[in-house]
Amino acid sequence: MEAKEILKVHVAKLASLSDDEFDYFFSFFKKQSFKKGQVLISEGDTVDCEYFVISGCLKSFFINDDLKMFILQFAMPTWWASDYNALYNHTRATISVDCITDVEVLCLSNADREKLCNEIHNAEHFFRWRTNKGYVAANKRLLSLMNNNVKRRYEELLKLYPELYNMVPKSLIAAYLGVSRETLSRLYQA
Amino acid sequence: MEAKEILKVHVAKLASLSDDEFDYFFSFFKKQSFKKGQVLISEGDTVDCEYFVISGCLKSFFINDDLKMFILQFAMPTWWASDYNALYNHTRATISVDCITDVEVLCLSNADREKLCNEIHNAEHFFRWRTNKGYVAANKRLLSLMNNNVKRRYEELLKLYPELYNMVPKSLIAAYLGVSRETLSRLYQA
DNA sequence: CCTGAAATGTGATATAGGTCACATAAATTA
DNA sequence: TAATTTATGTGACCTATATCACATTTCAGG
Repeated sequence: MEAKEILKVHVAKLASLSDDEFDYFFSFFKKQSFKKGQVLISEGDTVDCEYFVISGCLKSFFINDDLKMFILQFAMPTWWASDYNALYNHTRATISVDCITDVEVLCLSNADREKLCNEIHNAEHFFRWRTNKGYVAANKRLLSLMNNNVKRRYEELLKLYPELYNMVPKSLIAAYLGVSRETLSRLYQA
Repeated sequence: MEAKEILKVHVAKLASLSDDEFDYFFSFFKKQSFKKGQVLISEGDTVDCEYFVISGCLKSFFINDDLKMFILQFAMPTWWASDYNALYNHTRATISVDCITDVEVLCLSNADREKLCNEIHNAEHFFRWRTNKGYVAANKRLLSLMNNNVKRRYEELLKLYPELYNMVPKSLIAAYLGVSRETLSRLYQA
């Protein structure tokens, strides 16, 4: 399935755009390819795009003063990624985004998203529901982080994205769970 | 300032509704008052409303199998609260909402919100941006939970809502920070 | 197919925070 | 105002996870 079709199916799950509307909608997205390790957004950048993943896997992450990395999100196909704080508030990036594998994305600028939302009521509907779902997911993860121990969070993550197990180094999974790689390593042998 | 005016100012920050549009918008909200301790949403309920706080303070929280409570949100005036997972997905509540103080809210049903979003493009714009902001805030809190120790999270919370310090028992603040009340108690004497 | 780098496993030790138990203080309510 | 409940402080001890150090394995590029 090509990029346009993947986006179309994805959008259709949350909003009903006519074919013409979708063609117009799609015309604002720029297809881009990146190699494993390439950086899409780096701390301190101005951010004006968000990325819809077609193939491969991105991560969005934060590096603290001790150079420890925390992963906010793994972005698999049909997921969106950016530094949304920077994107929405026109501030510099504190979150970085890079490629865990070779990646194809559709890139949409902040200005174009707002234009689309203005011009096509159903586009705004789509983006509202996309974020609604993200909001609910973020709150679930918050609770899981407060309530569950590492083992449980690990099992939860693998249930949610089984592909990750073979796709990304365990150190990144640890950085998503918010534990050291050593602790994660000790989990699945006991 | 009365409820209608508080909501109007709040909405105007994110979307421009005409006076007529806003009157219509407002007509879907029901004003309700609750006493300290009253429960608005309780685990297992079907959820069909969200609440906009006019005065007082709500909390939304989760109780785990060990009867330990985790607070997702303190909802102060102009904040919204509900079990959004249950509300959006028409499932039973896993999150409860109750009153920390006497409270006045404006209640909006899920169906009415969707109706408003359909009929008034700017209403949909408002709700999209409301959730956008919530999403960004939730992700900030996720990072803080992974990156900062209790002391830092406590300071962060008090900077964000200084009112809380005198308004709610420390045990609730601990439940928001995700630590035991004993640990929190030990923080601000050392 | 070799070689260096990256990823992973594992022991020893340190520490933040949890849990339990009980004392004290503050705030409701009869 | 007394009685009762609720909130808070604090000691003693326990546990999950972090950190550091080093060994081993896997993998990508020349």
